[in-house]
Amino acid sequence: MNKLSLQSYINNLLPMPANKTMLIANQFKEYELPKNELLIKESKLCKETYFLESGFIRSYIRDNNGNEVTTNIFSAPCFVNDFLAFFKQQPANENFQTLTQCVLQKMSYELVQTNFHTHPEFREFGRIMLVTNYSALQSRMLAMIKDTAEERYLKMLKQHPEIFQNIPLKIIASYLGITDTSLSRIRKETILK
Amino acid sequence: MNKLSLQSYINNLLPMPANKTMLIANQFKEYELPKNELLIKESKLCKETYFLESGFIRSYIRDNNGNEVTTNIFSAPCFVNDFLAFFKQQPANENFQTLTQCVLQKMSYELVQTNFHTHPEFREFGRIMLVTNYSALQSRMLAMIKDTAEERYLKMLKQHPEIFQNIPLKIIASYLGITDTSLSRIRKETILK
DNA sequence: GTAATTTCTTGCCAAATGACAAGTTGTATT
DNA sequence: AATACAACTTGTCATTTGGCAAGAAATTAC
Repeated sequence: MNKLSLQSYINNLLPMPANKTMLIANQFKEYELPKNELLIKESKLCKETYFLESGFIRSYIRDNNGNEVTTNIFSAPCFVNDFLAFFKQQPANENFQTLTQCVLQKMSYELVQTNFHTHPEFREFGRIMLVTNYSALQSRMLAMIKDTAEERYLKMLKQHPEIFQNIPLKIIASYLGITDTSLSRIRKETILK
Repeated sequence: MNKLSLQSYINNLLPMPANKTMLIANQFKEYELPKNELLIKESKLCKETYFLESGFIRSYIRDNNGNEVTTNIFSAPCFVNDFLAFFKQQPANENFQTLTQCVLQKMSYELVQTNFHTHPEFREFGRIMLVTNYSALQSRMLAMIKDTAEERYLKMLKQHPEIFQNIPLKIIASYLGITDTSLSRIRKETILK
């Protein structure tokens, strides 16, 4: 088994004995998905949690005009999930779709619960993930309020250049809260500067 | 001591023996604030957590044009805090300001930690509060994306009519993500329907 | 290699929203 | 009661943004 990416990701966030990390990582099952597949579907239960080893995934919802609005873009390596829906075992609020071919590691809800019970470190890791996600959501919310689309674009370009090299701009535009037309205009202007 | 509001609030969210609730509630200290006072200041540490017994409080930030943008409106009874900043003991991201005279109950961070350690129920209560807040933030985010300002206005009017009877419309407008001018126009149109 | 599809840019126009100002109403203060 | 202040509405105008469509460029499929 080769779960080094997952192991180092876990250990990075919460240092613990190597054998413990391996014990947990080995319980994940590798899972491949081609491009444009739905990993999680709105209003369906999330019975598994996922670690994205390679590839790109986005979450999106539909607004009242039927337009897809991208709420998040996930760039490996990271955990991917509707965390609230997963931990509460309630229907998902959003759709999650692969944007490229993806290699994932998955673990069932039951197994997560068992491991939470058996390994305090893993439970603590789960708590950290929850707070991290909460924190990310708050930052995004504040950025949407505070910053202009152009500022959010520049920040994203700096922090996640790899996304711009792999994902269509129309999806990035939707994530930034604007249309692809507007993003195109912003790009034109920022190049001039 | 009269902490019945706090006790019933706690017990409602997480049923536990009455003497336990009382034991915890009695460790909060009553705290009054007049209108328009700052309870939590951006970039300052939050050394206490608050339960709002009566009154109204808002959280706000400044956007890049220097305008105050209301991020939340709290209507008693409820807990009020920058939860992430409090639990991580990091500088607050937002300002919290009383909109009316307020009666609060407060508890210091140290005492919260002690109680988390001593009373598993209280720790569980804290976890529930975290998830509840996370959940509320996600709902708000999705609503801001999905719904028009008018729909958000109507929803809020239905769910929190008491806010409209006590808080200036310009603050509500700012919370809805529009100007007071636009809100005024929306109100005019929705009355006609 | 060619065709088909998707992505990206750009122009034009319409719609929505904000800025500003004026005027009205309501509340608080003395 | 008179004054001052804050809240709310409304009009005008400017700016921003989106919708749509056309065309170029890039990618994918056959």
